[in-house]
Amino acid sequence: MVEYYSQQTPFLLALDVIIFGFDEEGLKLLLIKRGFKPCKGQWSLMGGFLKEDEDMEQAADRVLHQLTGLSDLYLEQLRLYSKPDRDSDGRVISMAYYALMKTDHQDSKQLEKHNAQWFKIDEIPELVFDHREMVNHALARLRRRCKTQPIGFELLPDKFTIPQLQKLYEAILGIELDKRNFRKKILSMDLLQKLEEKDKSGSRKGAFLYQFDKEKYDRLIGEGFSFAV
Amino acid sequence: MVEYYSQQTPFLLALDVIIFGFDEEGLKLLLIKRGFKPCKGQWSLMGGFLKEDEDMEQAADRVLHQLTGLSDLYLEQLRLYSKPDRDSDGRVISMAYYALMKTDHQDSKQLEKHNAQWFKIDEIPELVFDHREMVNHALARLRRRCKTQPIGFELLPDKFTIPQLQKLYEAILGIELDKRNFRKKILSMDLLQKLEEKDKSGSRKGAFLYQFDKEKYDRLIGEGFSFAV
DNA sequence: GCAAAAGTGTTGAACTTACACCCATGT
DNA sequence: ACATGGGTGTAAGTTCAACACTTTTGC
Repeated sequence: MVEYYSQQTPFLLALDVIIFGFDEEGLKLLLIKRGFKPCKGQWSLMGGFLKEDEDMEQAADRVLHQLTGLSDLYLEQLRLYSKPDRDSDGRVISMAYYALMKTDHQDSKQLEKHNAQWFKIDEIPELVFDHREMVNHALARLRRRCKTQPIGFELLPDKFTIPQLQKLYEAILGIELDKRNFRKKILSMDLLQKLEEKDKSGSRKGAFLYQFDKEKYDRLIGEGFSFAV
Repeated sequence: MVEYYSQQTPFLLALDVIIFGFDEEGLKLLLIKRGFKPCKGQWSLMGGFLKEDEDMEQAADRVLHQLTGLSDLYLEQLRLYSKPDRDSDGRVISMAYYALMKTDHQDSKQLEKHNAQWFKIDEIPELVFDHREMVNHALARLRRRCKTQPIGFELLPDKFTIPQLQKLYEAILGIELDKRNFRKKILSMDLLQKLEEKDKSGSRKGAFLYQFDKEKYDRLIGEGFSFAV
C-alpha cells in the first residue's frame, strides 16, 4: 500500500436492502425486527457489513440470502447514505439496494428466524436511522424503472395472468389502468407466452396463465428493442 | 460504538468524478495526469478520499472544487466500484460521480496545477484501474438523463443559441437531429427566454441567444410537468 | 452575388386514450 | 339465473418523423 493511502481514514461500510414483494393485498415491504444493537427491538431494513473478500454486490446477495434463503433475486444499487450522523451508534456508510422477491418462493421458517415481516407499502412502521428515506427512494426508483424494464415479472410467480400483472403495475404506480389498453400494450411486445392452463383462483371463468420469455427479451434488446408499459 | 460494529473491517472510501465539458469540438472529458502514486504519470479521473467530517456529496464537491476552482457544478452519483482487486495498490472502494461543467467558466491556471486536460469523448487515452468502465457508465447515464432532465444547460454558457443546444444534444447522443423538429420540441416547453442579442460567432446571419428559465422549470415540475427532448 | 448558417410549416404515420359489451363459470 | 371477473375493438386526438425553401449578412 502506498503511503498516500495509509494516511487516509477508513470507514465501516454496510449495505441495506429494501425488499419488495407482491401478493393479493398489494405491494409489500419486508422488514426485520432488530434482535441486536443498536436500536434493538425496532423495525429496520435488512442489512450487513461489507467483508474483505467480497464486492458490494456479493455482500448484498449474501445478506439477502441470509434473510430469505433465496439466491439470484433482482437486485439494484440505489445510492450511498453517508451523512456523518446517520447512524446513532457510530460512523457507518451504507449502500442502499432494492430487491424484488417472488413471495410464492418465500421460506417462512427462514423469515421467522430474523423476525421478518411483510408490510403493506402504505402501512410501513417507523424505521431506524434513515431507512425510511431509503424506502422512499427505492419506491420512486421502482416506479420509474418498472415502466421501462421488465422487472415486474420478478415480483410475480413464474406463471401469472394478465389481470394479475395489471394489478401489480397498479400497485406499484398507485394508479388505475385501463384493462384493454394494458393488455394491448403488454401483449403487443410479444414477450409473454400464453399457456394452455388457466388460473381459476381469481374468478369463476378463470384467466389464462402466461410466462415471460426472458430469452426472447434478451434477444430483442440486442436488436435495439425497448420495453415499455 | 456497539460491539457488533467494532468487529467489522473498515475500508478506505474514495470517490472518482467523471467531468464532462462541451465546446466547439464536441463533448469532452477532463482527465488528470497523476502526479502521485500509484500509477504516477498515467491518465486518470480526478478523485479523492472521504474525510471524517463530511458526507460523500461534500467530498465530491470538495474534490471537484480542488481541481476546477468551481463550486455548485451539477453532480450526480453513479455507482459504487468495490471489486477487491480494482486498485492495484490496496483495497479502495470508490463511489463514482459525474459532473457537468461549463467550459467557459474554467480557470486554466487551476487546471494546469493538476495537469488536467480535456479529451474528446472518442479520443480518451488509457486510464488507470477501472476508470474507463466508470467513464462508459457515466456516458450511458448522461445519454439517458439528458433526454428527461434539463441538464444540457449545465454544459453551455448561460446564454446560448438553439443551434448550439442542438449540437450539444447531437454530441451527447451521437446522432443527428432534425433542426426543425428540435426547435419545435425545445421551444414548445416554453422554458427558454429569447434575448434581444445575437451570437454572431457561428454564422454571418447570427443566431438569437436564449437563457434557460430555471425558476419556471422548478415551478412546472411541481405541477407534474416533465422535460423531454 | 454568393456562401454559410439561421430560421420557418405541413402532412402522413404511429401511437395513445377513452370507452361498453359479451363470455364462461360456480353457486 | 345471476354475480363475478375475463376478455375483446374502434374512433378521436395527440404526438412524432420526414421533408425544402427563404433569410440575413460578411466577404
